[in-house]
Amino acid sequence: MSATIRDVARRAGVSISTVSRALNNSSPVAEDKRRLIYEAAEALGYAPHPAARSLQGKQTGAVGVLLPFVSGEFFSELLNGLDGAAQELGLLLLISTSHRRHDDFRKAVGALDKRVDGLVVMAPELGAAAAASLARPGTPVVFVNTRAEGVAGDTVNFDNAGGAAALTRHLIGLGHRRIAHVRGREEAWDAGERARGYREAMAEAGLGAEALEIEGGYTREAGHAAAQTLLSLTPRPTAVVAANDYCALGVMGALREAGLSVPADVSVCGFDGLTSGQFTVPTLTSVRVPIREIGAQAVHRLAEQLAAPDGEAAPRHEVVPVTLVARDSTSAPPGVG
Amino acid sequence: MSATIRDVARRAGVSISTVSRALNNSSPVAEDKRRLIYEAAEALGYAPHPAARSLQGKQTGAVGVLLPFVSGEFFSELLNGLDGAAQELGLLLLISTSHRRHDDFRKAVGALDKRVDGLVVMAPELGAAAAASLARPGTPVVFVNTRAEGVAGDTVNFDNAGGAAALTRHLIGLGHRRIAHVRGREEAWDAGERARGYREAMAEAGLGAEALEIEGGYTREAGHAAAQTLLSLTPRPTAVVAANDYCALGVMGALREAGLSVPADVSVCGFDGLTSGQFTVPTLTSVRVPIREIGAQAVHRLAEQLAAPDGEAAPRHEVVPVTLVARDSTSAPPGVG
DNA sequence: TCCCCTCATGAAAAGCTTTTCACGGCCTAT
DNA sequence: ATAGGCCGTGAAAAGCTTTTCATGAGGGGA
Repeated sequence: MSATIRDVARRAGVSISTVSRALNNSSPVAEDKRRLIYEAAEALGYAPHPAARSLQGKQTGAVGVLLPFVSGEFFSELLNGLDGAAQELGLLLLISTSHRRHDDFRKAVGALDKRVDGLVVMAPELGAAAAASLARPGTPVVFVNTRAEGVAGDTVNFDNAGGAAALTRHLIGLGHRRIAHVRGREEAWDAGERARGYREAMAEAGLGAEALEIEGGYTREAGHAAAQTLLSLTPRPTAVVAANDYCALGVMGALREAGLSVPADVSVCGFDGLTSGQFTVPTLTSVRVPIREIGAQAVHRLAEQLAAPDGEAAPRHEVVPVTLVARDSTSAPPGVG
Repeated sequence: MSATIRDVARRAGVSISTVSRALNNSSPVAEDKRRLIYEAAEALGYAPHPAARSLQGKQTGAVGVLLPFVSGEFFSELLNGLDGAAQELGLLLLISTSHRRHDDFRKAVGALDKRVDGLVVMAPELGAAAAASLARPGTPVVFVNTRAEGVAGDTVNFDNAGGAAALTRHLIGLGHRRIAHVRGREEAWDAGERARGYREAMAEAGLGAEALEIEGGYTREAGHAAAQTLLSLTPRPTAVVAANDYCALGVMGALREAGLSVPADVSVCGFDGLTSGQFTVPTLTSVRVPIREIGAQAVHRLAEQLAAPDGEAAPRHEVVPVTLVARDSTSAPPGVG
């Protein structure tokens, strides 16, 4: 059995109230007793029981993280950011994944209830409005890459539309006109934003009529499948803006299998700017998203909310800029330059 | 404020003891009251306060996960396995990473103390003996990919040595004799095992004198750097067993930059069998490790320990087999076949 | 010199659950 | 018919902390 506050009190010859006060600095304690108490606590290896503390109404010292799924680099980077910030702030991370459907999500929120001081939620497919209705009112929440207008809770998003637009403009600048977009799932807000950015950039260049969206997804398999549709088109697009890097990899694989060369025959670009993209052949043009920083930022935001004097500060909505990284998978279209 | 057991008791017209008994099935309750209690609990949306429960001495319903770091597919797969099993069993996952050094690890264990019912620990660099000394005695632990002889706690490892040996034999079978091994960090137990497997396979084929180990690591960068050493050798090895898939990718990149072709000039193989390996050019020969299953298995093992009647069952040490996956990055050496 | 105020401290309550203990009622067996 | 046993139930304790309330002593001002 580990030591309790009673043991410390007994050893230091004071009451438990005094021990609590000394250890938490919650009200002044005579210097000599304070030293005695610290020594006793040290000697006994005393650490307050987290359950007792949180039962009493104090904070739990943990934050819940809800993710739709976990796969690949994107999430390991995000987790790195979350965990780094959490350790920095002395918080624990309670992670629950695979929540795409409403009821799964609700169940997960229920399981986390009273165990965490706040939530970091990434739920592009559910949307913040729905998500917010699930958390008990008053629970501090930070949404990541999730639409969250009119919701009590901060958001840390990145510029999905702007990134897709930048990629599209990059391709247009290289001389492409028939540019297709393999988009992410219909339900996902971020995928919709990227599609919007693509459309806007096309329209802005007077290519609105050329715009072509193909249903795809965020996985290599989805990209591979979508590329089949792409290959069946005449005239074939000369460039593809893929939903994300993994999708782009799938597209490139399918093109290669079809005997086409990237970028000589078709230019391909991704989204997210994963490290992988530097090591593919050809290296992948993409949009770098500072995923790790976003994760860290989300936790810091949550910590600010927790520290705030309960009065609800206005929710802060942050949009992190992304940067175009032009690499070898994009070039001028065949027959140009 | 959410409902407490008192509210349920009041509403159902019984005492809190009876409510607790009915809801936990801990002792028989008259059928009519039971129904009343369930209805009241449902109506009030009652859920027992986890802190009160765990304070009382009951379980916390959470498991702690300690990882050395988080990067890439390996960890997202592991996390998938852990989380899937945890949800299946109604457990929560408390995750803490970046623990390579002893004191970091100890601090993390301390932070998790009393918050979790058990630990899943992956600490190939620390070793179980050290790790075990840190957890309070009696804490159920399952070690993953960690040496854990003579330690109270199950282990779920995979066959590091066997996998490396299989890869080496595969290369020998193709006709290679000068086979190098870019090994993982000295401190890491799993890297040592892989090196051992490599050495044994070489010795077994009478090639002990040819064995050549180069210090590397588990990252692309480490592989890239190690390849420089490799390239400076005369005669140059015709094949490389890399520490893992990422390392292999780094090696391949460096070889390509040096104007060499894989596998025509040099054969390269990895370890882990990540999905990425199917999409590289050339596709990567590797050893498939069922990472997700290992994660799930670890949680299940932990759950078994938690359910066990406290009397310590003998620790179970499991070694999951791995399977060679021969793809395009390995072929006969130049000048043969 | 006396009173009031402040400051440090201890006792006790609150927070919520599970579990032990005690008790009354009913059934069964002698 | 009565005693013993079992079953369902309520009261109360335990688990550990923080915080409020009360109290005592000491110091400063009138």
